[in-house]
Amino acid sequence: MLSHTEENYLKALLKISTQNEGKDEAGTNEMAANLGVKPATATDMLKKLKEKGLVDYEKYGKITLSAEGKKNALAILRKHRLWETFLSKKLDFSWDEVHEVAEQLEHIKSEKLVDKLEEFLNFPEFDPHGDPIPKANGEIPVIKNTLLAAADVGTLYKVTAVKDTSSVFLKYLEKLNINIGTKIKVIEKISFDDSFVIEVNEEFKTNISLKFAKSLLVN
Amino acid sequence: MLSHTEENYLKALLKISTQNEGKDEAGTNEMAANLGVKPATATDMLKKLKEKGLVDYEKYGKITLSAEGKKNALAILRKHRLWETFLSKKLDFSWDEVHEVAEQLEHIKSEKLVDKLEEFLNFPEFDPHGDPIPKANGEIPVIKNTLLAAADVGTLYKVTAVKDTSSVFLKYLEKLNINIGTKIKVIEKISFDDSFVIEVNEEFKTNISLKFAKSLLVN
DNA sequence: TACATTTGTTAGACTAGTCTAACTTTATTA
DNA sequence: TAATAAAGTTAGACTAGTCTAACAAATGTA
Ligand SMILES: [Mn+2]
Ligand SMILES: [Mn+2]
Ligand SMILES: [Mn+2]
Ligand SMILES: [Mn+2]
Repeated sequence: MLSHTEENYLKALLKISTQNEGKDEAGTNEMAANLGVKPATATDMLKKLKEKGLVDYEKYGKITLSAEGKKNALAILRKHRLWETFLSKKLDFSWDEVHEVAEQLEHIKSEKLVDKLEEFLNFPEFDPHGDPIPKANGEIPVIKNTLLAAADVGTLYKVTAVKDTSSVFLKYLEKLNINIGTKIKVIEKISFDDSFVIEVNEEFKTNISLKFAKSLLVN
Repeated sequence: MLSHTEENYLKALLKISTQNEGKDEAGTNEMAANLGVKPATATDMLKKLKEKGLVDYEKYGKITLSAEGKKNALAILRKHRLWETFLSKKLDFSWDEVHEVAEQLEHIKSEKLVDKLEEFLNFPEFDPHGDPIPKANGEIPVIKNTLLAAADVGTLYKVTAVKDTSSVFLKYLEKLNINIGTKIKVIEKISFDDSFVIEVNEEFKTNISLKFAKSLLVN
């Protein structure tokens, strides 16, 4: 049985190793930063997880999830995203509020609970941030989407997911009336400061920064 | 912020101090037994909880909840019973399965979650075992009920709650088709072995032990 | 009231998870 | 390629929560 803490390390490793296309590994400092602990602490835990056969790791080397570790990490991610969906769909939490609570709920141990919850939610494929929810067998629904920053000028897209789930960003989106499913068209790219003019929902135009455009996924 | 463990101690103390009419206190061994730890461990924790002003406790003396401690304990009990209700009503858990999972869910920290959950469940007053769910302000709905063991012969009662929530007992009730709300009439008290003949749901008669009769609350 | 039993406490040890400070290895770059 | 910087590890210490073994206090009983 994995401890709350061990689970968080595995999830962090999964997150880091999937965030940059085909990266699939992490470093000690990166792990530590992600978990809000000191590198020395991460080193200790990594040794322990290696002992348990959950990560592949050699001193001074890169860290990757073992098959067993990945299975566990996916199970936690699955729970996290199902709970986020529950909070959002059933309890009216806004998309910037769900993460913190799901961070706790993801550690509840009960296979039955997860599967019943999934059923209760009608087998959702994506969480409130547009992220895919792993199935019980570990499969992850795929959607091919692009960064808004890489979108073609003049084409009508729909928002599929947010890459940045920070509260500031989500609240800003809310203010702009942008949500999953919102229609977006890039009207113009401003080379001067790499900003964009976009049209939201065919209703109004606004200027957004490159940082913003790199934080939204569309299709 | 209370730890998971501290919360369990407070809840155990609340449970012990309310279980026997007007008892309102507990001993170290009792606490330890209830929590599945050794008395030495309980002593240590009790000192800590006293330091934090959550329990009243003098060396070798009886243990009681302080006002602050009671507030916290009630909040945990509230969460426990709301989650049990959720599992039972929304996810089709049977009444012998809810406790174990609620034992974990009761520690999730989010005022908003509890209150939204309560709303989502339509402000239930009693959990699947018939136990009252404390309100956000700490008030506890009351029902006056009696042990089936003390019921009058010939009077028609309804089951209001179970005193014993062990899996064996609940599964046995299930087999007898007895649930919260089931109609029960005591047909006869057998003095030979202190057992009872009861009629369930005006459908069939069965013989039950004194232990059984002391584990069901009716009204 | 004295002895025995029950109840509760203390001391010392252990594990999980964390930290700081010092050190080592690997990577970068002048 | 040698110096510097960045990344990672080790050693030692601390806290929370637990245990066992020995002891002390309170209670029950003859
Ligand atoms: Mn977590
Ligand atoms: Mn999410
Ligand atoms: Mn608990
Ligand atoms: Mn209950």
